[in-house]
Amino acid sequence: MKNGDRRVAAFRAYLARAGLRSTRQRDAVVRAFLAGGRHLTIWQLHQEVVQADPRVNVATVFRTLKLLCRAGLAVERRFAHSLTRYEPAPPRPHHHLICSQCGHIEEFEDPALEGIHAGVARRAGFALADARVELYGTCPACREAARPAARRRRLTARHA
Amino acid sequence: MKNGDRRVAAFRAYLARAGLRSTRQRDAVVRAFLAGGRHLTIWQLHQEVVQADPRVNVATVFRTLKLLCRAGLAVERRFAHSLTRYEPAPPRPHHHLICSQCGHIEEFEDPALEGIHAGVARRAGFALADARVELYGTCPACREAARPAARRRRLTARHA
DNA sequence: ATCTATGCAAATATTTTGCACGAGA
DNA sequence: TCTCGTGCAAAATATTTGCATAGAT
Repeated sequence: MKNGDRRVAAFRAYLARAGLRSTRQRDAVVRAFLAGGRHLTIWQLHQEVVQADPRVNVATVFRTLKLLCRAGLAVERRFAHSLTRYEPAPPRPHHHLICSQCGHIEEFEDPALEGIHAGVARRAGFALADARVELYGTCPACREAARPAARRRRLTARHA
Repeated sequence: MKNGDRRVAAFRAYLARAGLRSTRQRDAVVRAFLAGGRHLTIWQLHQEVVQADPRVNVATVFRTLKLLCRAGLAVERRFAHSLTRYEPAPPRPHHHLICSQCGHIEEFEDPALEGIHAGVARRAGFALADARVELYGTCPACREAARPAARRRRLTARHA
């Protein structure tokens, strides 16, 4: 994965700049982090990492993700009713739709939001650094699953 | 406080409806919650509560806030890098500006956001239940404090 | 050789829970 | 009286830290 490698290199560069060291463990964590699904918890990430290298401790995963955040390569997310999650720093800012039923997380962008956020911050005298939008609701799959049987039958028939 | 009393009554009604009981402790927690500043952590709230009634345990504060959320009278907030906070359910939806320096939290409303959020959810097929916007940055006071001395002197002089 | 990073375990922090007792309805 | 609620302590969960040693430069 070319993209992954570039970011692995960026992390190595960050470490070097900060007088820190590249290690087997940090490599394993970064690779799992970049390759793995988005929005993983430390524990999910640890599970991924130990498959590549069983000797890596969770504490190291915590420590490495902290570093990745400082390096600007990872972003911490704390959605409602779930553990702290981490995602690779996205090329462009985006926001999240979260299904309250199944926990599914989807990303979206909307250029119109930026201007509004900037306006709000300006009026409040804030120097805006980061905007986070979380939309909670029910995803299409869960809406379908929750649909009463009668209605589902009718719709299924119509679509058949 | 008329408004507070009304909501205390609403909580009592909720308890009665659910076959639960009104107690000295629940009263104390609810009153502290409604009277206290907004966006308090459980521990801040507990501190407030024990001033009215030193015998109330933190576990009870946790339990009561969970009830308040279920009753729709409290909302849980988890801003970046801070404890879970609770605020009285607002009459109208609003969002938050958070100062990354001092932790100051400010509320804002913007009617333009609602439509955008609804559109995003509709396009993704989500049934939208809740929208949360968090704008992080530096508040006016912290910006002023962070301003280099030379620049501050110049500006102060001009305004004097 | 030097000094950082890691594993491990213990400490911390946050939140939940079991249980015996106290107290609303 | 009959539950339900509470305090307390312990457990569960999440995260951080101290320390001896492995390992990177």
